[in-house]
Amino acid sequence: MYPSFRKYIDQYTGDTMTDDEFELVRRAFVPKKIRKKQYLLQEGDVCKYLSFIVKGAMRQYTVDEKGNEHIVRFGIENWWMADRESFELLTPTIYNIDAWEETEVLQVTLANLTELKERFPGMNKVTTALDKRGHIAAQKRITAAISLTAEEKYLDLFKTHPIFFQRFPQTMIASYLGISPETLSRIRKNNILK
Amino acid sequence: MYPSFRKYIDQYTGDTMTDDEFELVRRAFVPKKIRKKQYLLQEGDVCKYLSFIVKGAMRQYTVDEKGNEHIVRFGIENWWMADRESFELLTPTIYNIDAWEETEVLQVTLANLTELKERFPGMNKVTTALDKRGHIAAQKRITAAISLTAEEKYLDLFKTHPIFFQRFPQTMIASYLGISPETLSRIRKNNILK
DNA sequence: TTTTTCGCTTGATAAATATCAAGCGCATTT
DNA sequence: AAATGCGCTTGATATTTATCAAGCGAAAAA
Repeated sequence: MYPSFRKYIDQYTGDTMTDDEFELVRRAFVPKKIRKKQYLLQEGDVCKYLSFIVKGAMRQYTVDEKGNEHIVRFGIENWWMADRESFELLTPTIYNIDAWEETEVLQVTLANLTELKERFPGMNKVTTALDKRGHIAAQKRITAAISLTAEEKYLDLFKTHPIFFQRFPQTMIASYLGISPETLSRIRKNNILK
Repeated sequence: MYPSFRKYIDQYTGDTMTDDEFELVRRAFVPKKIRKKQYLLQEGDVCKYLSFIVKGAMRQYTVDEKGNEHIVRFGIENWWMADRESFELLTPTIYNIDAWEETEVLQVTLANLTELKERFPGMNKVTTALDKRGHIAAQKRITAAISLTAEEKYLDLFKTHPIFFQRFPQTMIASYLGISPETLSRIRKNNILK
């Protein structure tokens, strides 16, 4: 059951866990299926779960006063979804997370995650790596956001995460880049690269 | 020696360390003074140290092909400075870090930090909190960068980090916000708030 | 099958922001 | 004291990007 999840954890602990250890992990997480367009998290709620995507595609976004959506993060297989701030501090979130494809996640509460870490300390390495990588990725995205033009942002994303272009509509890519869909459409016309 | 540093660590471990423990910490870190405009890190170098700012003000930035500087992060007392990616992975950095005020830092190498964590496990909590908070802060900055107008970005920064306006020139604030100095000047004219 | 929805494109126009250039005041250097 | 450099402001103009509006085609729904 969930061999990709097991492999993922082993990869970040740098070790191979025993069947007993995996049983501890498996029991801490609860599987959940999310239909296309269904919410995993809504603005104002507290983010109760940290969710590992086994299959599917999701997005995390804010909605401004004009009703425009601004996508902060995409998530696909083997990515985690949550508002870390809300999850850790139990504060209401400003984000929405919903599914763009039929999605299957494994969810853990903060309490169960804490308990799991006590019984299986390797799990600490996983969340530490998660924060570290998240921090580095976020830093890169900030650099791009403040220093690149719309076209450069597009080329950068196309180079670093081409998979997004296969899994999400162009309108969402534009929102992720912080530019209008029309601008992205015009930029792509001038860049024959797919 | 360095009571603010000791207090800072206690705050993040949630405990009060013994004098022996602090002695371990103190020995792992090396103090260094950095003159105004002097580099702490230069593009192409590997970031060998994680630096805790005891006193002073610094900035981390990239320089594009046109020679324009884009400030990614400011740092003042009790903040850490480093390119985490370069520091952890030993890859060459794309950032510069230099001092805007006369600055005093405490520096630790990755090897010494790792050793310190073994002898004083509380230190793990400090770096974990650092990553967690860094991650959350970066996420907020991304949200602001992709969803706010220039004026809204200014108001947001003024609300969340008013101290930056007292420690750094307006030109640098503009660079941090990803807008031109002229635009920031005009925005401020229309916002009587300081 | 027919209808509707949705994502994408394109054109025309408007708005936001950058760029270029000059000048001012203050602090630092000579 | 004079000269220089630096940060800030302001005006004029250029460029980038957003907005508004329409239409097309394919997929999804009826």
